[in-house]
Amino acid sequence: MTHEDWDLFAIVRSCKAATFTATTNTENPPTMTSTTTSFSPNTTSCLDVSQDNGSFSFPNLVQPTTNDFQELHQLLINFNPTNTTISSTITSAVGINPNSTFSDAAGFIGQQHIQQAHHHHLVPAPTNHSSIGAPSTTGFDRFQHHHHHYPHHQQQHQPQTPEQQQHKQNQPQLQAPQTSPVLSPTTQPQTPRSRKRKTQQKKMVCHVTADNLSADSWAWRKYGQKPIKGSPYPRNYYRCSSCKGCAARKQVERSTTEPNTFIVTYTGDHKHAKPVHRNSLAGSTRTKPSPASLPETHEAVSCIKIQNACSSTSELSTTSLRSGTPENEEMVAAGEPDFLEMEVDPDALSENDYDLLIPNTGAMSDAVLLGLTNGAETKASDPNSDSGLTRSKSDPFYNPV
DNA sequence: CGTGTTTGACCTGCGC
DNA sequence: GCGCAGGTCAAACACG
Repeated sequence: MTHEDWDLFAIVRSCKAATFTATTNTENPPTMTSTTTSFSPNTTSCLDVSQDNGSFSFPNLVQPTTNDFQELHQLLINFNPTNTTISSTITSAVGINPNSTFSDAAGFIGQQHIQQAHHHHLVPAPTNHSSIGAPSTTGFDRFQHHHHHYPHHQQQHQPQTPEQQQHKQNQPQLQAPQTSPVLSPTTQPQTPRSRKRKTQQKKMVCHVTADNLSADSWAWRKYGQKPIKGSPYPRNYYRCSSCKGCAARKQVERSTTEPNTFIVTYTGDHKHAKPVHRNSLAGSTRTKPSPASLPETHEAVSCIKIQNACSSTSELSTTSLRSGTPENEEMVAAGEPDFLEMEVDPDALSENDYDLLIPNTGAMSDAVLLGLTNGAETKASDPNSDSGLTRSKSDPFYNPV
């Protein structure tokens, strides 16, 4: 078997979304229409397995009103000012469009309003946390929700079960400051790790193709990797690196049933807006890909902009816009349809149009991606090993990138 | 120097 | 109580 090197998932971390976008476009022509901001279901599906009141909300971004739908609509407009026609399906507003991959699923998707709207337009799949095991090629059928875990959903629907009622109790106010220990690192007790809490956290599970794996505009820093029993592939752990203390977590693992599909699980909540630009890329390009190892370098500049009244547009640094590699520039110049390309056009963006621009400065190379195809066999097969974290230098599959 | 990855060790919850 | 499995920490190291 091919040994998938999960270190490759390092790519997931930062907006190295560039790499896959081109590929994605090839396979799934982006619908650069009014639903540009949406995630096409072709490559990504998201499954909310929230089990708690934890929320992915971004209080600074979302201001609930009595008319959530209207608010959501406005949110969508803000999110993509270029839209001339807003899709009637909240799905697009929600930003669950796998074509654009799950780039915003890491945060945007978690917004309470989003989720709420989500429920209104998506048929909740039967509660089945193992749904990840049956991914489809379209991904749309995997677009499922565990609505019984949606605390916000209950705000429009009377709680049906004691469990739901309890959830509601746990979250008395939609707009209330995040009081969950998980979501409020600043107020979180010093009890550092509580697995129980972890399991009770709200989760957002997304299925993404390898192509879209890096389509995450949030900045993630890998902090661990563990082999998962029953799976030949290890699980990678990422935390938000945009803001210290951010409780957002991300887990990436390859689907055992569909090796080309990755299961990305988001937990916790970003307590900040998306970074204007990524932190230093130092260390992010450890790999020195040789041309031969890069048969398919689809790096491209893809940016995601969102409205944020509190951030500075001046931060839309040249770094953000000039971060494209020659490959990107070439691709963009050639009209390679990047699903977010239109949002990258600096001329098309007035300073008032957006406050956040997250460049997918694709430093990620396919060498890294390819590396992911090496060494899927990890210590996962060694239940006695507690070291867990994939291979070591002594491991025959060790493939430092 | 700042940021990111790697990875062995440690911690925690859970099932038996 | 014990062992397992998953999640996290943190030192070492790499990179720009």
